[in-house]
Amino acid sequence: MTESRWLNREEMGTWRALVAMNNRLFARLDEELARAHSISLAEYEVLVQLSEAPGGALRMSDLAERALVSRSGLTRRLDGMVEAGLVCRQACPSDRRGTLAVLTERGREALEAAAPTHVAGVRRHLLDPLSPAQLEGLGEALRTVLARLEQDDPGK
Amino acid sequence: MTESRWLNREEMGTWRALVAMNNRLFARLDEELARAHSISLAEYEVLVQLSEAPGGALRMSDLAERALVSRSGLTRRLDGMVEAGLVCRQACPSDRRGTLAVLTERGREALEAAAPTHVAGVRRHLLDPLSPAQLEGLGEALRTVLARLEQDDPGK
DNA sequence: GCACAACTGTTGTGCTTACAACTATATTTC
DNA sequence: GAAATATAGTTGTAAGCACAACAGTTGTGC
Repeated sequence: MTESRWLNREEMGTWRALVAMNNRLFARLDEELARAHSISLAEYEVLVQLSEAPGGALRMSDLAERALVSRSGLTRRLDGMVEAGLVCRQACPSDRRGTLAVLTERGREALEAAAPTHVAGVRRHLLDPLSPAQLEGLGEALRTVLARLEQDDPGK
Repeated sequence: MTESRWLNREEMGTWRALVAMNNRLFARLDEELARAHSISLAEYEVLVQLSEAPGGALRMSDLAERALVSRSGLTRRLDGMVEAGLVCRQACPSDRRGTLAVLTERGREALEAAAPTHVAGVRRHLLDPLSPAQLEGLGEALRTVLARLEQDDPGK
């Protein structure tokens, strides 16, 4: 850090494009989901993670990690989803400290209803504008950067 | 949306890598800036925008747009930065409705002190892990997606 | 030149999130 | 097997943000 090379025009542009693209992309996807199905992108992610888990159930900590949210954040997020009937809490049979978040029938229906909207949004805003080569390059770059980030900070 | 093609493994992987990479990258950069210089990435962005403006000053609405934050959000963000002495507010001479956010000497020093940390973080976590070809591809893809997003929603 | 619309920045309010503290339970250590 | 330690989930609290409403100012149409 004592000797820091400045960002050139290309590098600065890439960084700013990342920031701006993120801002717009996630705002757009969230808005489309909220408008069409009255759920947030964050809630949608919870539904997806649960639907992919055996029995549609996950421990709170496990779900928090997969949904990229803090445990306390997940507690609050789930509160709303329980009230909406999308999920329910169950005592964990093998660990009495634990709580299972469980997808309800209504939650599964909500996911199946919302998924096409979400997928269409990801396609329209992210995948479709890119050529196959660009898309492959993007995926490769994202995975490379992510791998390095996870390697540098394995703790979380 | 009536006929929605599902995401294949590659597409799903790219989407999830984007989400995960974002989460980690911005958290990391924010944390490094907070630890080393006691400012947030959001505050840093305000300093950068002001430093690039003539006279180190911008109208609130203009600054909000550049910093990708709502006008009310910027009002609150600036409150803290004024209290920290990084910026000050001045009446706009040409429009009595307006307020100028102005970079102070202390703010410019803070920016110059923090910039190496930020640049080093962007390099280490985003740019360095990529080959020149990957980096060029990433930049191209990001700009393409961003351009489409802005085209679809020119209002903002 | 006056009524009306548009714009500027701030404020009230509510939502979402994270951190730290807390209770309850599980695991480890000796 | 008892004490110390670790873990699970929730809660208090605070920070950050957006939307809507507001007062003050500017622009427009006639």
